[in-house]
Amino acid sequence: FIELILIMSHLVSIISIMVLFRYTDGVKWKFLEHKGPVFAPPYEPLPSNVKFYYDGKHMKLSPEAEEVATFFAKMLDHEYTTKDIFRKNFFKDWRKEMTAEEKSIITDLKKCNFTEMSEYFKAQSEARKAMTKEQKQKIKAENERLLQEYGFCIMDNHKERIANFRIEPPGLFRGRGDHPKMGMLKRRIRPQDIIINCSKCVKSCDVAGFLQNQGREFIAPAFNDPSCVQGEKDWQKYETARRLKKCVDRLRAQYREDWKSKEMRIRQRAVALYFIDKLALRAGNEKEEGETADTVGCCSLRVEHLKLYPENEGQEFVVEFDFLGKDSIRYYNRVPVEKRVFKNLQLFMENKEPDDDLFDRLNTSILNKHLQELMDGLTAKVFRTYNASITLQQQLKELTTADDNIPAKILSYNRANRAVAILCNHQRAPPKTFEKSMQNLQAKIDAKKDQLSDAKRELKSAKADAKVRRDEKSKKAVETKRKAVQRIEEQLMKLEVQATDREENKQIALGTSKLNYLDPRISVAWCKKWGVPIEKIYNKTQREKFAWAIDMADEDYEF
DNA sequence: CAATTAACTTAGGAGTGCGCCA
DNA sequence: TGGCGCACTCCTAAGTTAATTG
Repeated sequence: FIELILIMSHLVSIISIMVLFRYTDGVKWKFLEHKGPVFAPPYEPLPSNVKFYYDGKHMKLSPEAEEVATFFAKMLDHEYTTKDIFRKNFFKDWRKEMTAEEKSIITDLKKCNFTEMSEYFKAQSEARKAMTKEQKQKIKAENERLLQEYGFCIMDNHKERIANFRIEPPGLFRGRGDHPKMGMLKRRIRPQDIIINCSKCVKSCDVAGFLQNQGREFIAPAFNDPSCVQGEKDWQKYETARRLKKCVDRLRAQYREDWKSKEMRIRQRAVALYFIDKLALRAGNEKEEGETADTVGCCSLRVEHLKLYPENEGQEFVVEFDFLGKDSIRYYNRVPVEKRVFKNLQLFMENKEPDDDLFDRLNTSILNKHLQELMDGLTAKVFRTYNASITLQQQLKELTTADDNIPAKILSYNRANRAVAILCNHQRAPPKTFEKSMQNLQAKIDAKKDQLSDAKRELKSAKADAKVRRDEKSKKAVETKRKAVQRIEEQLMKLEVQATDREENKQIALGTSKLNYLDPRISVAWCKKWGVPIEKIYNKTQREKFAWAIDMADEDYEF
């Protein structure tokens, strides 16, 4: 069953090999070889003129302590280096890397002066930018060589790309949101830290397991599935969502019935499921306190995360959600719900403290077990996929106008995509240059408008001219001017569409839903139906990822 | 049944490199 | 031709799910 290949490399002392045989049940391959991960470049000590000062006095740090100090120095411009937790965590871990002497001297982070280091790194980055073309080429070529050597594996008889074959370089952990571990040291990973995880191994690799880094598993280089396998999985995901489509009415009827159940746990389950379905909330696993940022999903919602309004702005039974979800992105929404849901929520919240669980008789495992019974392969996240894809399809139907030109059709597509992103709460920070680039675009529009009125004036006079002269030449001139006007009108329209699109997209991230939630066949079909080139919707990487869909969907495809 | 954890999937932001425009 | 903004790629964090363990 198992074939083993060990490839030695001059760079690393151990080469990881993963050989698993799982052909029968979702088996992907039975022979695999790869060259192991690429380690972070070794630490280069600072030149002696770049100094560190403690309490105003120059101090030469040991290489170990110096390296960690540089991590902090590189972050000096970030606001989080001023945060107490960040500083506390950093200082604690930094001290662990110090010599006994350094430890005895350096006792207060406030007395540390990293500015020379910081300046040095800024200068370095400037220098990098100022490199000549040849130097840049050289670096690029070296990266390419590394990619060729380590970025691929042999899987059965095919050469396949590997994802993250580079080991994370050491640095300071910066979690998202209010993370209790921010500022902690992420150690450098050395070859001897690598433990090979394989089912059966030869000589040098006899231990199975994973090494730990910063409380979180370091995952040995994972392989990109061959694109056909990746596509297969993707396809399956959307097929499951389509099966949900077939029975979603039944499930909805079911959970509405369950709102009336005598059993509290059933009612909680049913209300949670309603939220997951209606609002595309995530499942919401419970998390260990103090280990991660305080974020929640559906099952882990707390009383403090919602407010109930029997009446609000003319609507009955309004629920206001306000909580931090994945990546500490705020979810804020005010939605009217059915009376039964509202009454249930009142009950769930009765006699509870703000930090008590809303669904105290429910967790993701209970919920998913229930879903599994309702439909094979159904889990909470299938609802997100289903609702995202069905929304795209509906919105495309609604928003696309047959005689719109291509840019207008693409605007419609983006708007449909946007509706999904809003549903899934995919947000982004407004780009730093947003205001400026908006102004620039507006200036372009104004210029184009001027150009248009000029062109119109010229057309008018050409017409007048032609009326008097009545010769071929002046007739032709009218035609030319007419075409010019038309062209400028189109250009103007394109710019205006662009402006609308960009404005509406200010705080919304479209990429996540496009990549992970939207059945690509919907988009492919839409492109085919309206003659929009697929390149306008998917870039090169995306076209590769969705090759399976581009191949198989025709214009009548229905999700 | 709860805790642990492997495996997989989804997420936003930083950095950069490339195309477009003046 | 050079500067600038934007799209894309990479990075790594942070979810979900299911299997295992005791």
